[in-house]
Parts: sequence; structure tokens; C-alpha cells
Amino acid sequence: MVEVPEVVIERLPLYLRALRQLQEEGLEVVSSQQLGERLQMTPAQIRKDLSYFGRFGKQGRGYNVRQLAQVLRTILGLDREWRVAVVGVGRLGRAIISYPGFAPEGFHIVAAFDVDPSLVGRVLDGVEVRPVEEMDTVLPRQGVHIGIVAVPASHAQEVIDRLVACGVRGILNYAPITPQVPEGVTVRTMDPVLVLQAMTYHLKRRVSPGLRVG
Amino acid sequence: MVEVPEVVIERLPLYLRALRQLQEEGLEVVSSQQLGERLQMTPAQIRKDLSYFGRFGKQGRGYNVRQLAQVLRTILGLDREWRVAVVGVGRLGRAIISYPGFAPEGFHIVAAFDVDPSLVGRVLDGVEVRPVEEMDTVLPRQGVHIGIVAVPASHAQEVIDRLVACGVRGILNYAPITPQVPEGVTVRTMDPVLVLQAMTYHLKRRVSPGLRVG
DNA sequence: CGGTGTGAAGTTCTTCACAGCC
DNA sequence: GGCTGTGAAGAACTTCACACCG
Repeated sequence: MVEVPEVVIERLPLYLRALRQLQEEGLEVVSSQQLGERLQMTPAQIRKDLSYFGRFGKQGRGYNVRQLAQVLRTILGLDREWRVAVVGVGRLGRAIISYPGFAPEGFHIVAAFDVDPSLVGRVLDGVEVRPVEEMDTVLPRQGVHIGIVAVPASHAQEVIDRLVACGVRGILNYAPITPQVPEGVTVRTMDPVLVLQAMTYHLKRRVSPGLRVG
Repeated sequence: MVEVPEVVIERLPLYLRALRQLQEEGLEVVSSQQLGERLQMTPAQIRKDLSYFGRFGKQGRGYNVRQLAQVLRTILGLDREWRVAVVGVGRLGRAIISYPGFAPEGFHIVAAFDVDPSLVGRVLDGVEVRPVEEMDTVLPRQGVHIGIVAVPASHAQEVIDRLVACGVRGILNYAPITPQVPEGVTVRTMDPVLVLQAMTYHLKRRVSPGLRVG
């Protein structure tokens, strides 16, 4: 058995999302064909991806929706709670804190930080904003696993360094930089400008590229 | 000459961002090696990517920073203005409208829509919020190229359908769905939950995957 | 039948390695 | 000497196609 390719791991949450949807629609069993239609991908890819982890389907029927969802949650490590801190509570940080999509998936925002004294002390959706100086004490005490960085580009790298120094090993970065982190730390950057800039290449040419989801 | 791979196109904005930074730092010439260090990628990849579009470097020296940036802007179609509409002005939509990173890259938000009557009529960063019913008249009149969707998942697909019907061919979707669009329309979905869910796979295992930027 | 699981084939993407130029 | 541009090699990923099973 080989190492699971990173692309495969990035598709699992997509499958999970579709399965939850199907479950809400009352479907109990789904084929790779049906799932593929929803997700705009080939059935073969879905089957292959799942086969890295085991045999979850039944020939002639398909996959049990609820059961496969549970399997994926376990594989991804979503069968537990993840404690998240948000650094930077400007408009973006506040939108992140109040976004209702994180909690149902087990991501709990337990701390928020900002340099601005006028923001410090405010309570946003039950989370008190603290001065960034307190990161070093609060992060370890709260057992924070993941940091979300929503500060200006000019300060993002230093915030990331500090998070890493505090033992945070997963970082979701919203600043338009390429973060430098040591081995063992997982960073992902979300930058809408990069996405738009690649999009204009296609718009200019009036041809659409393959659908990229996620 | 072959068709340019989509992955290559998605890296060009990354190069452009790094070049702008280097330019600010006063550097006039950069090698693929140096650029690669910043961006955590191999020099060979950078050279290969650029070679799809022409020969922009000088042997023994490297690339002229300002000139290469200009070339990339032209390739990507950033040497013009792109008119953008935001649909949904809840907390996320408002954060998007007030994000200062779009305008310098030529993306101008010229319209905003929402269903909520209490939001309609408000002016956010110079953009008046209109009722969604007016999309059909306003979008063509304003010549909108790109739509940013920041509505709840339950309404995202219908909003996307409407944008497409109004001639919008590029869509940046923030709702947690897999959008269905006709050929010729480019959609990209940004979903932080999917990103976090893939991240926990690695955190659980305490090994870091390759850096994924963008 | 219908649909999974999977080696093997096919395709795409990345890296190598070196000729060629400054 | 240093670095680009690029065919060719190599690695990674996707799709095929079919044995097998409910």
C-alpha cells in the first residue's frame, strides 16, 4: 500500500460535504456515479480515492451514505474537537469568528487576538479579544491546535512565527504572502486575489478551464 | 507549442505577487533560484512555467523584475479593469467589499445585491446595495464581468444561475456548495472549512504535507 | 444486472541535466 | 561563471476496463 496522495486528501472533505447533503435528502445508498455527478468528477476517481483507505462499498449497490460519511470523518480526524484561535479581528477576522460553518464541523474558536487596543476586551460571539502579547500564555493554556491569520500582510509572517513558537501546527492564512514555516507545520493560504487573477486569464480568452472546487 | 496547463496559470499570480514585493525592495533582477526560495518551489518549475509564454530571462543574469511583472500582467489580462458585483452583503460580503486588496489589482466592485430589505439602500464603501431583483437590469448595464457569491448555501446555486443568465462568465463562490455551471463559465469556490478538514488529516498524524500556496 | 475495487494504461505535471548564451 | 530555456526522463495523478461480488 502506497502513501496517500495529497490531492486525494483534499478531495475527502468534498465527498463528506456531498454525503451530508445526500443524507439530508433522505438517500441511504449512493453510487460513485451519482456522487460524481454532484461533484463534477468521474466515478473512477471517487472509487480510487476511497480505495486508499479500505473497501466501503457493496457491489451492485454502492455506498451506505451515513456509514461512508462516518468513515471519512474518522479518516480526516473530524471525530474530535479542534481548538482554533483567530489572530486579527478586523472586518475579515470578525466575519470568520461569526461564520456559523465552523462549529458544526468540530472547529471551535476559543481565542481571538488583536493589536488594536480599541478592539481588545470586546467580546465577539462569546470570544473575548485579547492583546497579541498574551498569545504565548493563552495558546498553550487553551490547547489551541489551529491558528487563523487575518492580519495585514506586513505582520502576517511574524504572527505565524509566533503561532508556531506556541506549538500551533496548523495555520490557515488569509494574508497575501507565502508563509515560511518549519517542517511539521501545515499552512494553507486563502487569497481571493490570486484566484481572481488566474480567472481573468480565462475570461480574457473566453474559454473556461476545468472546474476547480474547494 | 502545447496548451498551457491550468496549474501553470494558477501559479502566475503567485509569481506576480512575489515580483511586486521584490520590486518594492528595490531589486531589479531576480533569478529563478531566488524567486523559488521565496515561493517555496523549484527554480526549474518557474523557468518551465514561464517558458510556456516566451523567453523573458537573460542567461547568466536572470529576469528583470519590473519587466517580468509587466509581462505576467499582460498574460493574465490584468492590464485592464474588471468590473465585479458582490451578491450577499452579510458579514462576509461586507468584508469583501471593504477589502482593500482588490482595487490595486484592477478589480472594481461596482454593484452589490442582497435580499434583506434592511440592507438594501445602504452604501458600503461607495457601493449602493440593491435588491437582488435588479440584478438582471444592473449587471448588463454596468458591464459586470465577475460575480462574487456570498449568500447562504441554500441560495447560492440560484444566485449563480442568475449571474450566468446575466452574462457573467467568472464567478468566485464563497458558499459551501459545488456549483453547476454551463461550459464557458469559470467558477472557483473558496471554502475554509474544506481546507481545515484536509488539514486535520495531517495534524492528526503529526506530519506536514507539501506547502500549498494560493 | 449493477456497481465496486484495482492493476494496468494513459495522461499530465515536475524535475533533471545540459547546450547555449551573457 | 552563472543562469536561462528546454527536450527528455521521471513522478504523480487520472482513467480505463474488467474480474468479481451482492
